[in-house]
Amino acid sequence: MTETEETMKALSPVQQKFILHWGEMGIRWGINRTVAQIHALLFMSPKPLNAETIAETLGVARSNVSNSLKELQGWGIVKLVHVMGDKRDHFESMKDVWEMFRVVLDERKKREIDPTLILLRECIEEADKDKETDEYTEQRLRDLHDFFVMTTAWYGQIRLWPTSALTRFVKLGDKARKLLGIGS
Amino acid sequence: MTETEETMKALSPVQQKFILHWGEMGIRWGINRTVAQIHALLFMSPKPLNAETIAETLGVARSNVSNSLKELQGWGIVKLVHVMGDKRDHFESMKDVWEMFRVVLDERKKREIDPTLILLRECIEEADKDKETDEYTEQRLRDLHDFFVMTTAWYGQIRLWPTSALTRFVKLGDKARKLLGIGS
DNA sequence: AGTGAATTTCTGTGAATACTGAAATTACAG
DNA sequence: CTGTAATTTCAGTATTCACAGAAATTCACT
Repeated sequence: MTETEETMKALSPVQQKFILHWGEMGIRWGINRTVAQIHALLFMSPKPLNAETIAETLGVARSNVSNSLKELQGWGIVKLVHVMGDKRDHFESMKDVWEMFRVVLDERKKREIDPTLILLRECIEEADKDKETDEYTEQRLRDLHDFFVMTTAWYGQIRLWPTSALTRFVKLGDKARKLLGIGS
Repeated sequence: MTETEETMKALSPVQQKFILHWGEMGIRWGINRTVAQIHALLFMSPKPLNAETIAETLGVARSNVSNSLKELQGWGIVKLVHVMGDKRDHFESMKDVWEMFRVVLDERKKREIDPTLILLRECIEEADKDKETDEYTEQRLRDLHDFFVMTTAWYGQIRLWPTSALTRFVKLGDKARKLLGIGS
């Protein structure tokens, strides 16, 4: 933000608008702004970009881009590729939106939900033994545990569905519930 | 963290463990640590707590609790209640885990997804007109737009299902897809 | 209206996080 | 090997965010 735009590559107003928004969205979901912006840029880009270009386009330091790209690769939604006749590393985003979100959700499950489930089990186990923890508290932790077990099992199912199946499922609307015989 | 525990109300080790974990989880999902900790405390508590007690129990400033409670009320998962013979405000968390997450997801949809959809439509609209934005870029934005439309419609469906229906749906496993005739 | 308790608002400070630029390292061509 | 470009690491700086404590306000009761 300190520098002027003289070093920036041309971004159309539309691209700017989306990149800025995606950056803000990132923050709200616990993702670093620059990381999200780079992802937005790569996602929209017809061809892989090198780190230098990304830095110039977004007006951030080269080293910042380097670290952010590592982060994105860690999430599994950006990968390093090579371009003919250019020895520099280039990067491209996963382009299939469904697949992209599946990857991110899988990763968040692994990083956040799974450890939470382990911790909840430990808590319930310990609460069951000690005298200090209220019976009510233990029950709430059980509720929470069961909720995560249920939702992750459910996600485990539908994450395997092809996009077309999800589409058709939505189109069925409330009929789906009746077909499955699981009306309230 | 600066103060010792002399002012803190008794929290069992189990409660401490969960509160600290929930605080860290909060951060990873873009929620302030103290806000998440207060939510954890109220969620586990058998009875409503007043702000003073919360501040002492968690060892944070009274004003911090006040603001955090406002935040939680804004999310719709904590509400103000009154306790007989006590003129102070008391607060309690929603206790039904399914309902609680439904409320949070509804709110995040309203705050984040809906505005994103609006922005995407604007971007696509503008990209369609201008010469600057690549055709490829426009298509990626369309993909993203369609993804959000689809998933929100789908969430709109299942959010209405009673918990029992979701449970049964998970139990059906892959049979559900066959019953619905939406195999790949 | 007046008093004390409860709550909120506000402002300065501290901590955490993000970021830059330089230095170090690595990769590669000749 | 040697030199150059590319990349990463690192240390210092800046920015953002969280928080405490004081001041101001609201509330409840009289």
